[in-house]
Amino acid sequence: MDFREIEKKWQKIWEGEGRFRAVDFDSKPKYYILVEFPYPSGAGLHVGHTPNQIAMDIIARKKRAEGYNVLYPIGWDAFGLPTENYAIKHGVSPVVATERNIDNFKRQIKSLGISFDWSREINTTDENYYKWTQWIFLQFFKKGLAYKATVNINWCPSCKIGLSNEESEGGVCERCGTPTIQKPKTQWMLKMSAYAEKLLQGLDETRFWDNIKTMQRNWIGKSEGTLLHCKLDTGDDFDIFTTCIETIYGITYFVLAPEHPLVEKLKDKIKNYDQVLKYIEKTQRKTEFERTELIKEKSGCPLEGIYAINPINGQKVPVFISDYVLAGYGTGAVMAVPAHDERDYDFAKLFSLPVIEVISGGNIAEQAFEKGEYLGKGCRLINSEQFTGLTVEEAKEALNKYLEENKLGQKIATYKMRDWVFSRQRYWGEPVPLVYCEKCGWVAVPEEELPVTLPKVDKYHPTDDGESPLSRIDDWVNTSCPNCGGRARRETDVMPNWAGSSWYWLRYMDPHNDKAFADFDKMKYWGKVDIYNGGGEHVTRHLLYARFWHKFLYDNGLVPYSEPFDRRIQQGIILAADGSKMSKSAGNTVDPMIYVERFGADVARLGQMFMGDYVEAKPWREDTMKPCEKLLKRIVALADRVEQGQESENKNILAQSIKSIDEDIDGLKFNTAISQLMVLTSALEKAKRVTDYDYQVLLKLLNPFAPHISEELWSQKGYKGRIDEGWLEYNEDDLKTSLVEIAVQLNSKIIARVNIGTSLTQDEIVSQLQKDEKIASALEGKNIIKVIYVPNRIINFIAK
RNA sequence: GCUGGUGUGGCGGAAUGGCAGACGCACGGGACUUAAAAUCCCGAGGUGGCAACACCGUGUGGGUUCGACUCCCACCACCAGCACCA
Repeated sequence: MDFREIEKKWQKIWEGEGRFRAVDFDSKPKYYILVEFPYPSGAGLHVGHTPNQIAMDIIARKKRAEGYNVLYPIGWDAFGLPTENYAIKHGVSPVVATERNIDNFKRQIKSLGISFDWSREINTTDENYYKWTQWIFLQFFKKGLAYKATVNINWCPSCKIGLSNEESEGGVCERCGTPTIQKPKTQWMLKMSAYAEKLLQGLDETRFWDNIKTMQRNWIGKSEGTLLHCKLDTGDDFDIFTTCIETIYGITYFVLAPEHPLVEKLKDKIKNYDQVLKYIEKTQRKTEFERTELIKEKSGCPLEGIYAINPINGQKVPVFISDYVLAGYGTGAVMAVPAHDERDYDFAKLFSLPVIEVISGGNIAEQAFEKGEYLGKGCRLINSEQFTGLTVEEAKEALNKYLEENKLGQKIATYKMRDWVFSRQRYWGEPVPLVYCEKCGWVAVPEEELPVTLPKVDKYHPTDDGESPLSRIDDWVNTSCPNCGGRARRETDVMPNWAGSSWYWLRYMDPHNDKAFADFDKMKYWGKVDIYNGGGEHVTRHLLYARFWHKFLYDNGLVPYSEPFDRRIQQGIILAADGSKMSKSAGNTVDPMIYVERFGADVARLGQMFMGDYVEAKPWREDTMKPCEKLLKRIVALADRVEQGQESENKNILAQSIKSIDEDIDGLKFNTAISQLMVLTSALEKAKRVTDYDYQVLLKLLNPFAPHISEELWSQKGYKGRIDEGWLEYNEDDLKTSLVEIAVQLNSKIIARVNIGTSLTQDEIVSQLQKDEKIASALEGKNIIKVIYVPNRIINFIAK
């Protein structure tokens, strides 16, 4: 029997009858299973894709059998750099390359027998799709959540190209190895920070794994503290943010980020402005490497002639700039309390600045006494005027109250999460649908003119000054202003990779709609994604972007639910056979498709699921394929022994198997489910009689894992009904056996193992055991003070 | 440094606080075969012993419990994410 032939046959049948089509508004309960849609690279499906799709396919098939209307869709996240780079290198249009890659992926996925609903296939590079990506962007723009700002990008001075963080890992350009620098560039930004609190709160509505929630919370990085209004002796105002307002009397200087606007503003008053400028330039020249690896080394520059005033006591203290203060967090300025902050302590030493201790209990001659050490320990304030003597916790409250009453500050929360840099000076992405008019400024392209399609270009390479290749196409760039009709220029930036994937699960619910991104009632019917499976690397960025877009749409009445995903799960990363990371450069990648070719899809599916716990990281092994092939061959061979009839002598093992496989699939324990299939198969092989009933149960249990062969055997046997309709149930009574082996313990040490009747009471068991010679002699002369009996497992005699 | 996670045979991995090592891989022995492959059967945590059996075993050290891979405390190692976040 050639599995591969059978598989082709059934794949054709399924496709022909549209077996896995999800039906809008069906009366069955809905179940929405989502796997992250793949990036169709030239390399084809890899081991990061196949286990996900197989695992979710097992769940999808089981859910359908249980009577759910299952939506299990697939599509292509096809915009992005790899394809663009391929186009640059080979002079092929990215459109053509993408098409080719998708065809290959599709063929591969289909050969695995994944039960996707292909009628809902989507592609982010399809005009009918990115029309709506652009449309959603315009809603952000219209609500004021898209804005232009100058931010630093990773820049390769040799390639003259802006790089993503991934392309400049380790601070060097991925292609030429030149150290990258930070270059300021105007970019479109999405005001994600406005949703920080909502993204944080919304997590409570989800059933994501706790570790995923924690990662998201850490990424959002909420911290509560005080916004303190400060003044310079020049009369200029600035704010600082602190979580340690209790240390306010310990301020001995202030530090501004080098990029802080006050620095530029005060250039005439800063005596050593030359020196300051030099420091700022040095900071900008710092490579990513220096910023991450050499961070602990403090540096800075005083603003000579400028003093700041501590708002609580009017003390005049010096002001510095230093790159240890980040422009993008808080207010880009800090109060420095060297006695109680390690960074300030180091910096104060470098510049010989005074250290004022304001919380007692530490040893500030040696090191800073930080909040981590003094919080919650009842430490009290010193050197703090009327607040002296209060505990830290009391002081926090009293100071906040005092500052608020005197309009010197207020309690606020800040977030680490930044706004989203939303433009790329590239070609292969969604054009940003805006035009710039000298008179009207940035104007949205009218919605009825969407999509703004990507024009064909000859060169996909960015220009030497880092502008998008689109900027070279004059007749595309030059347009008229939708507002005033005057001359205007199109935005030549495109959207980042992440754009198309920030709403795709909505499109699956209504993929062919040309009036809206998706019909509201259909979204209401399909609801939240019940289970969203994806890689751990997307838990922070993609998952936050997606939730951000969704929440924005919800706030504007465009989607019916405030959270997009109910559960989020992830598979463990697949490592190379030696436990190292798989990577192209290490040359240790594995092509999962060779196993389909060698063994067939059913074996490849089983083999991948049998490798280990789905959720844990694990090395790829191919030695699981053979035993899985063996299992299928044994099940095929068993068919010859099957006798007619619906009675069964194997009810116990069947019930056990149904129970454990059912629970294992729901709990993502596919490896143990397969073990149980092996156990069940062995049991049936040894059984005196195997009836149609027994065999049907086996095939049904096998079906989600190995859908082709199970259906083939089902059909060969001429069984009525469809194998994938109606899941299995078991009778509690069938789980029980009449005899069971239990361990007999004396003072928790095993002295014997005996078979006992499961219906016996503790007393009956004890009297039976006392007749056992070995046990009786072990217990002889002992004073039994207690007997612990755990039914069907152990009996423990506690004796002196 | 911070936050999460993981540590069980030669290997992948099983075990609602109740017989550790299910199910497999690799290995050893046997059957079939002229032979090999394939297939089937049997064995197997470690140490000692011909054996019955004994002792030791879930990263380390403590604790709770009649009983701990499982719960608690401290520590070590590895992996992942974040990292001058005020």
